[in-house]
Amino acid sequence: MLPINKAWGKPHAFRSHQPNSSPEYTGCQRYRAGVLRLSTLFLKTLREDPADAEVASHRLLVRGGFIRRAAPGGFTWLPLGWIVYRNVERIIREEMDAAGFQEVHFPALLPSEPYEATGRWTDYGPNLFRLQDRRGNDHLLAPTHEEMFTLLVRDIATSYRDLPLSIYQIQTKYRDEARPRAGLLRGREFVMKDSYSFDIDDDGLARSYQRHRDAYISTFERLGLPFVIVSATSGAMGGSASEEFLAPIDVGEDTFVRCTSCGYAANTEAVESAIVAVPDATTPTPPASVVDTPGTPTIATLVDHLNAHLPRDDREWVAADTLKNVVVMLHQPDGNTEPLAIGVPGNRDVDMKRLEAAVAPAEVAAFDENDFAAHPALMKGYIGPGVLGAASTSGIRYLVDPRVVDGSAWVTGADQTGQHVIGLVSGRDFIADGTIDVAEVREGDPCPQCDGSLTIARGIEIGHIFQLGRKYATALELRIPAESGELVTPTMGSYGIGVSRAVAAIAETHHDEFGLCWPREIAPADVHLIIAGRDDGPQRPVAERLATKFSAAGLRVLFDDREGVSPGVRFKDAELIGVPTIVVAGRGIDDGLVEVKDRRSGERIDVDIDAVVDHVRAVITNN
RNA sequence: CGGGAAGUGGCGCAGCUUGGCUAGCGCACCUGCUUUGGGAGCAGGGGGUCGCGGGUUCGAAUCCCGCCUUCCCGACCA
Repeated sequence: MLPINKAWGKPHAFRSHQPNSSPEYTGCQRYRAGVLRLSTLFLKTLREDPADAEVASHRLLVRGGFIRRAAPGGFTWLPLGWIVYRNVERIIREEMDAAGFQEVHFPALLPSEPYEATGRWTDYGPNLFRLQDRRGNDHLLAPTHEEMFTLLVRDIATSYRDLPLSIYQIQTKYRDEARPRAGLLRGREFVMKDSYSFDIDDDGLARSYQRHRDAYISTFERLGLPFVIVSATSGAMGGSASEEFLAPIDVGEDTFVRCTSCGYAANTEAVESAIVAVPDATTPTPPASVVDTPGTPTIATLVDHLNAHLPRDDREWVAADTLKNVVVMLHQPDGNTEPLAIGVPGNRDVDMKRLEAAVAPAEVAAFDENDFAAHPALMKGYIGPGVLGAASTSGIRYLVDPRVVDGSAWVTGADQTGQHVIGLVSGRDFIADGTIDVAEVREGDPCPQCDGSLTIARGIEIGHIFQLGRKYATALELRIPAESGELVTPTMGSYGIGVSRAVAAIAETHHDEFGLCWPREIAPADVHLIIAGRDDGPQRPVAERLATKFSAAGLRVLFDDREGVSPGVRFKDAELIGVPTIVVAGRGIDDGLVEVKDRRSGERIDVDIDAVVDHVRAVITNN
């Protein structure tokens, strides 16, 4: 699959382990010849799971001695983990460079001015780390760098000939997460590769977007990460077209849908509901009527009451016949608040994540008792369209689910406790201020693009690409002379990969009950060499020779040369650490054999000592 | 922001209800001997302001008050 030179021929991970190539160098022995020796490696594996770790990647990375918690939402990379991290970073960097993108590097600590110019100083809300210097000037620890890239291009690019341009950095980012969790998957400090493209026109942006999309596909394939590309919302960044790369993992925080028959896939935040047929207008609809429905503040009690006291002729009343009106309070980043009413079919709840995404950058809060007191027209449990809408007495903006099409009839609150309206027709009896597609998405919902139905799964966001447009370029006055000579505002794209998160995502998708199983290019070594025998037995000198031979052949070796450690411990540690190939110098040695074990499959075979280097090279080449 | 759970040697935990003597167990660590293909055995040893502050008491890991931190869950459903 991978050409051999890609897999290990260039010993990137170990090159820096040879700080001085002169033969006189007598530093730590484990740096010699690219052999990592467990006897001197700064590593302690843990027999038990740490109490604060829940998800597999967090548990195994801590137990295996890759990372240690250093702060809430912050981790220290230990030697083994840092090797793995740099392998991931290197692959990402190589793929970016191969795509023709150029690497730069900004400070993480930035002044507030550029972010004030684009509005993100306030729009980013409490998730932004803000601080002041000794003079009282505002600074931030950057969560992303759109502003700085834009300003850099404004500084340097002087002509349309300088575009298209795609530049990137690999940088530590900061977000003051309300609740860091799941180890590396959601921290307050993390490493991200972020790229930005600059083009004169929309066609150019589309091409740059596609180039990044292709580069991301090859990057994630090389990282060994399974992924799904889904339509997404752009959140606080602004912008239009946007797709996320999600690694489908149950512990992921994102929920996405996929169509079972066409290629449609979307984050639930961005799912568009399938179009609902407009009812036939030629069939006369009876006028709306108010009925007494005492003690029915919930959809369930309402439906029960209707079926018991006001049965339909044709069928039973169901929750989908009702229109539920939810009122929330929006908190704008500038501190203003605004109530918003949302009408959804009674069989569905409002999905808060979808709502948050739809109203971003505003934040959504519950409508509390004080809010109800300020709007006496809202009868809790019996709110109807009669008191909602910008033109109504309450003046509360009223948006309805797309399923509430003109001509559809509903049972909904009559704005009096214990009363509902039956047969209230949208477009005839009430007109909403617009639609909002934020009702929960369910397994089996119709696909918006074909006749199929949707399935739901969870995933980790490992990459996000979107077409920003001119928001940042305009705000920061980036203008470049076009071919015609007139000044034009370039259009931008923004593309991110979570580097530290990718390590966790790989661990999450490459482990079993015994420990990690790293993809070879990510793994801290190619071969984990074990001595299984007495400390003074014949295995040790054989293993020492093998370590040297493996290394000379260009293989990265993790050598368990510890003394006084029982074989069981060595086997357990090897399985926990997850190097793809394990070579055991043990009891077969008298017959001239060592054991070669595949970490993932568990398959083991005895190989002649003199042939084992070639054997392992062949294993690497063939898989 | 709300709700749960928890803070006791490096790690994982018990002890707390019903206050009391030297704060205990497993792992890890140190010394010695034995052991060496699945997280070894025996013997000896070191290491803890019981999260922080205050209070009750002759006496507090234990009871009371306040604070801090960590983990999990929820984010509001008419």
